[in-house]
Amino acid sequence: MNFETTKDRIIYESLRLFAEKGFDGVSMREIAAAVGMKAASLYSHFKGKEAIYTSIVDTMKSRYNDEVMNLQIDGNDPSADVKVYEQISSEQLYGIGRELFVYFVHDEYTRMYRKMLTIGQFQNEMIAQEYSRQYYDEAITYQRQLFTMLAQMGNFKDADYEVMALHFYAPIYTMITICDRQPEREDEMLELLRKHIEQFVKVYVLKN
Amino acid sequence: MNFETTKDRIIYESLRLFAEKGFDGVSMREIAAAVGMKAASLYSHFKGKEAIYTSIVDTMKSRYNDEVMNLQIDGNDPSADVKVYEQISSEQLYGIGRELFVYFVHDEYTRMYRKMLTIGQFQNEMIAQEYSRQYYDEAITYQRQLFTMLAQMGNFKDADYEVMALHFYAPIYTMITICDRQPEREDEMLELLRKHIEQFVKVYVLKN
DNA sequence: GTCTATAAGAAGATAGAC
DNA sequence: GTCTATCTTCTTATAGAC
Repeated sequence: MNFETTKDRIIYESLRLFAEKGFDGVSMREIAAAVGMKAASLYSHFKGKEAIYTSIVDTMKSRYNDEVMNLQIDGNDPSADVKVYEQISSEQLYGIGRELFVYFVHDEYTRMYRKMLTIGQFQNEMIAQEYSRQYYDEAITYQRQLFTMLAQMGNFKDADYEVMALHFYAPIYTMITICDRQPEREDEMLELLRKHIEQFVKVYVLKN
Repeated sequence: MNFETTKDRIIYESLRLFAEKGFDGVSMREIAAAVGMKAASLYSHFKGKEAIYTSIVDTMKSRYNDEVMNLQIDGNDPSADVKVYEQISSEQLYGIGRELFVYFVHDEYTRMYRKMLTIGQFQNEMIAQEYSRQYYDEAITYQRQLFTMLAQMGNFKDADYEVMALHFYAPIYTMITICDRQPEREDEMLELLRKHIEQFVKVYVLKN
């Protein structure tokens, strides 16, 4: 996120407030106060409250793509990542899982954006689809493709690789939602994450 | 839920509206209209809007306990349920999973209540704890105890049974949240549920 | 218990000075 | 671009007739 323009600061503060209180729970006066101006001035930058919300969604979509490219793993193209994990070990798979987990839980914008979508998902069809796409379909598709390729190299037991992706990702996703609700449980979840991946490897990886 | 008293009808309609629009998104006039009265009359039954919300939470807690007792499995005391699954088979484990899934997704009140907690979890510490307790801790504890007992009977491979519970439950929980957001994907999720449990059994159950 | 009427305030949004 | 002032509408909640 850039903080160069006032527009960007409005987007950031609005996201922060929407993530805590929901769209309806935040007033234009509140946003203005957080930015350090009067409510009327917001209308010089955005047509209205809904325009701010739309702008947040657009900004975060492009931000997500930028960030994902900076991770060690590509995150979008598993065929580019597969070389990294050719001789997959428990350690390495823990690497993927932990990286995924820590990024999602610690990155301020990602966390706020996910909270905002979580709150808004039942009020808006578009938000619902965006949430499922980003936090389910894309994640599962990536893992499924990665596991399929690793299996062709003879690293894994024979299995349905979509289900295998689900077995890898769903526990991690579930633990992320716990940390969103109760940040004080992060250490507990990190320990459980370690056990999860250890057991996942025992159960699915042929020899390690 | 009883519909005998006006109070109960107010609770039901409020829950229905809160689940769709969130607490702040619903006005007293809206609730009153849904019940079939004027907003002022609501104050003869509840002190205010927040009192309705509190009352919903209390009502749903007791309702959940009642409902769970009516399921084939006890749902709270795995030692009472373990006899049912002594000679666990893929079919039977599919039975637990599917029952869990269908109850959570189809039961109107459970679904509305879960949506309401989902929306409210970041605004209220109590709601956050209630959500985690009901949809994570209690579910995992139950499954862990069940798997531990089944393992002592020699049905399962050696494993960490908390992680095993997570591997069983987290995919189911994740699929439930998909159906909450996108009910049109229920068939897809039911098919995935079947595959999930099939593979879970292949991976964890010794002989079947 | 339900109604009408209304208080008291907060909401989103706009006009126009600077 | 930001401000003050204001419009209009909506909010929760109460008073008092029936």
